[in-house]
Amino acid sequence: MLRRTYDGQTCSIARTLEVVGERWTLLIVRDAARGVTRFDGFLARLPIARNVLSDRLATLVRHGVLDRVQYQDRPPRHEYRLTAKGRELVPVLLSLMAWGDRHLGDDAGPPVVAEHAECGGPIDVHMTCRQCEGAVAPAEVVTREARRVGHVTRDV
Amino acid sequence: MLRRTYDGQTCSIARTLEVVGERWTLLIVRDAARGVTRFDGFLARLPIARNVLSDRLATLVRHGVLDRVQYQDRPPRHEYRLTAKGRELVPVLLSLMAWGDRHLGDDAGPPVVAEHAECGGPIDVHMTCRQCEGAVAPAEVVTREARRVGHVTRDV
DNA sequence: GGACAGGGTCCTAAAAAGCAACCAACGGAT
DNA sequence: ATCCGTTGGTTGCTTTTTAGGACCCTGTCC
Repeated sequence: MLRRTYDGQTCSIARTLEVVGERWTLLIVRDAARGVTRFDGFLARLPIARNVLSDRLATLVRHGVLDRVQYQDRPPRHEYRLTAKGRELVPVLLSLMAWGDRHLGDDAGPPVVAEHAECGGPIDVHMTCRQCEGAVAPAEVVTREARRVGHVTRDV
Repeated sequence: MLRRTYDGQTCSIARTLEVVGERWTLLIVRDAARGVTRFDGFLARLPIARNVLSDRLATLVRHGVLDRVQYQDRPPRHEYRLTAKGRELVPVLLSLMAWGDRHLGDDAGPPVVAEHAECGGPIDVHMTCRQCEGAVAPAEVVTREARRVGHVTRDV
């Protein structure tokens, strides 16, 4: 996402985008979360060039989002499976999905729905305040640099 | 993100990434959410080329994430402010931030914290099931194509 | 031995990003 | 009236990334 390093951007958003912000990367993670594990599996689902896929998978493995595990011996074949770290990107995917459903819908309803495996109910991603325990609307979010008291900025 | 159109990807994640998935875009939205409104303001915070910034701002305005409003007359000057639609990307930003804090931290704690404007408490982004009302862990999320009953896929 | 599957690499071309210079509309100082 | 600074860009060129496709290797199946 950024040139190479964070260029002085001490920001977890920028850091995360360094890992998953390249073209195709989040769609690869999405498909991995949906159960795709093999090179050809990703290739079949995404109109991505093989070399780019190869590069993205290597990057994700390097960052511990995917794990490359051998699943047969002769010939040696590997598959890519989401790690726990990778699975924790699910909220990112669901919040992107929710935004798309809400703002880019084709008035035929969402193409894909996320459900709770245990009970089949629909899943919401939302923000809550740990202190007052209420739901938090986007406009009520403020950010502050940590370790430096004061210096409050409105919104994220 | 994708080549041009969705190439048959009827997926809200892909659609959303078409809008905000280009290099720099989410960092621009992040800064807009933090109150930056002017061309030079973004330029001062991001190591981005002017022509690229120009292009990204135009794209975001075109998609209704930012609004370009004139704030003075002579000479005519505009500023970019987040629309409600744009502010709804806050959960995306916070979930990216949470992941970065958790997995890419520099063991000095998170550089920036998100707080509830009304009470100052820390904000969490989480997934809940609308049916059983419980918290949902990443591994408990399943996706299903809408309008086609059956065909359940594990995970997002 | 030939075809096929899976998982790549390599090379070239096209698109996107980076960089620096320049433009334009003003306000203000000299 | 001239020059300087500010804001918000555009233009043109260079460097990186992506895309697209050909090709390769290992091994199985027929």
